[in-house]
Amino acid sequence: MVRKDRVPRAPTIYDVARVAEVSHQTVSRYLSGASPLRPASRERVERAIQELGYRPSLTARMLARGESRTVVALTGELLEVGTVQLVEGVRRAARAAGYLLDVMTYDADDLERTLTTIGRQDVAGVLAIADTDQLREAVGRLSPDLLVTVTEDTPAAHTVEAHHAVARHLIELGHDRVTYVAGPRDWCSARTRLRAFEEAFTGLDSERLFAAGWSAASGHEAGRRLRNPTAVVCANDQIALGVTRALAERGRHVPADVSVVGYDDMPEAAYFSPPLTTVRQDFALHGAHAFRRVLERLEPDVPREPLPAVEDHLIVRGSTAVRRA
Amino acid sequence: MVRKDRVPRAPTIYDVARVAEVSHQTVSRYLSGASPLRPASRERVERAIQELGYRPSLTARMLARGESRTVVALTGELLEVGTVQLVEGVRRAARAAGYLLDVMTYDADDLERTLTTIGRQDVAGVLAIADTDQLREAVGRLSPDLLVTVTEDTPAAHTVEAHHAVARHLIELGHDRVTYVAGPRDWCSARTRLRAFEEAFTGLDSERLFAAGWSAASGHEAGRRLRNPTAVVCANDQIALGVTRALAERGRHVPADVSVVGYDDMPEAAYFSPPLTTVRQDFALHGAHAFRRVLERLEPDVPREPLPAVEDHLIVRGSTAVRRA
DNA sequence: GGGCGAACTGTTACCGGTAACTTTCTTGTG
DNA sequence: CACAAGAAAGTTACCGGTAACAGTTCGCCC
Repeated sequence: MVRKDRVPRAPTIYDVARVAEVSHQTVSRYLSGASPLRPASRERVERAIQELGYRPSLTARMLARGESRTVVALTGELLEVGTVQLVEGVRRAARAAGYLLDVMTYDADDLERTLTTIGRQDVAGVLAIADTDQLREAVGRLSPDLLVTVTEDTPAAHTVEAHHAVARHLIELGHDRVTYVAGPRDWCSARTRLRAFEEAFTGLDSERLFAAGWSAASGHEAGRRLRNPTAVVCANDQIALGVTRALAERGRHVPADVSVVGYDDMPEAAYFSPPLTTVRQDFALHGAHAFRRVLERLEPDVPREPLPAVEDHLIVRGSTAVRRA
Repeated sequence: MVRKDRVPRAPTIYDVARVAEVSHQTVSRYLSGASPLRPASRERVERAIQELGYRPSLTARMLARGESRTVVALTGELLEVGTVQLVEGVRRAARAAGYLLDVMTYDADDLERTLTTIGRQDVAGVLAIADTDQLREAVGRLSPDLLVTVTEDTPAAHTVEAHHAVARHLIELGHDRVTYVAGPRDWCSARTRLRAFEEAFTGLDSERLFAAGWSAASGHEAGRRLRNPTAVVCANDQIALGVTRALAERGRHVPADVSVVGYDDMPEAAYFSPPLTTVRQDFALHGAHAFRRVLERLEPDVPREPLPAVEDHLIVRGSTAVRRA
């Protein structure tokens, strides 16, 4: 009779138990460290595991424990560097907490299907990152699962503070006609930043424009609609880049004729021509905070130690200068 | 006696079976569609599922089927947009094939631990994306699992062809001292591109430099070591940006004094000052190809229909110009 | 109307772990 | 040295599905 060993399956806890001449439960206990083993058995188990190259099956463990240690991060297309870094921060935090982060991206027309997929998974929680109105709305119809959104709804203190810093900087340079190029209307974070701008720039002669997206292309398009400001503040660095380009095409130079400020401090910002004055965000920290909020809902008894407060710093580079008479 | 319903568990197929008054196996069959149900039972099952809001547990399914439909994409930090887009392409392809893509990133000093984590997962395969020598070496010690690497080892035809296009373009413009700024030495793809460059530029007076990373900062640093070329070809757009900046700091302007060419055509490239001449890659397609290779090893009987060939296109913008006498 | 496949449906075992409970050592103590 | 208590190990059931096989039911034909 031929053994039916077509696929040499991975060793299981039972295999280990047999080799170590203990019960499978003892092996399980060894693995979990829940209760101590007698040195003799402990050693045999260790040797057996080594010998067989045994690795526990996460799947079986999850099924048995009835808990899922997976969190889904739901985000739009990962084209923006900021988002990517943020997701990265979330992942780190998740892993540190023993969770697996499953990043799912959706296209606008794909959202429904993506959400359905999530519904089918055994996920502990969902973290909506790219928070557009569309996503929020769609997500509301999802089963009453856990769900936390990253980007804050109300202008967080640090965002407002950063915009105040930008305002002070521009006023110091003598600017008095400032246009804000906001991110897409249907993004919560775009509106948050816009509100922060408006709060910081009250009293000044300011105007606002909306970009269609977060990309340089959108910024470029918005830049063409610019009237005649002395300074432009943008919702992110890419938009600032596009605006700068549009300005150049009209023969207006940055910073000689117009000052431009970005937001995010993407890694390339310091190397733009001219290097971009912008606000640095610690995305990784933002991500950690976001995951923390998920964790707090997932594990109510998680220690409440607060994470370090996020701070956004104005980085002055070459794209802002004294207003020319 | 109090029912111990602390956590209202999610409904299982047994719950569905009870409500629908069929056996759990019938429900399972309904779900898998393996064999037809009598209209009457089918309808009862459907109603029961609806009513209970039942969702199958992927975990249990995986355990029972003994197969994992998860592929891990292993990559370095997701800071480069190109990589992100590539991962995105992989994900799409994976999802289309019914797989879940688990993106894991590693830090240089974290690699060991990351690989260990993978070993503990039930993963069908691993796709190494950011392929550095370090990763390859470390991965070699991993259990003899599936592993495919994205970036090709030998200069793929399209890479060589693209560099030829760059060469033709620069020669046409009269350039004769061309420096190549390569990506980091220990990246396979950096070497691949370098080799493609050398093949395309044989005969010309060319020099090479290595950047320490793929970032604009690395490019900037490398740019300072530039001697006096008439044109610079870079391993990616970020490096090109940094090089351009370094050149500007030395008072050499692009493209008037020096021409600069990038690679990848990142979304921002068209908005740089000057807009960057570069090579466009279809990252999503590259990703799809990569996943395809994984799939072929995972499911030997996967239809072998070839994916559309990748093509890299030279995009001429404002950073290259006729060599000034 | 009985016989017979084919089409459904039910039963039971199993995937690889964990949890709860029971049994079998070890100890320490009187 | 017997015995109880505690420590270590073993047993059994269960997590939520699937697979294989056994049992019904149904339609069709003679």
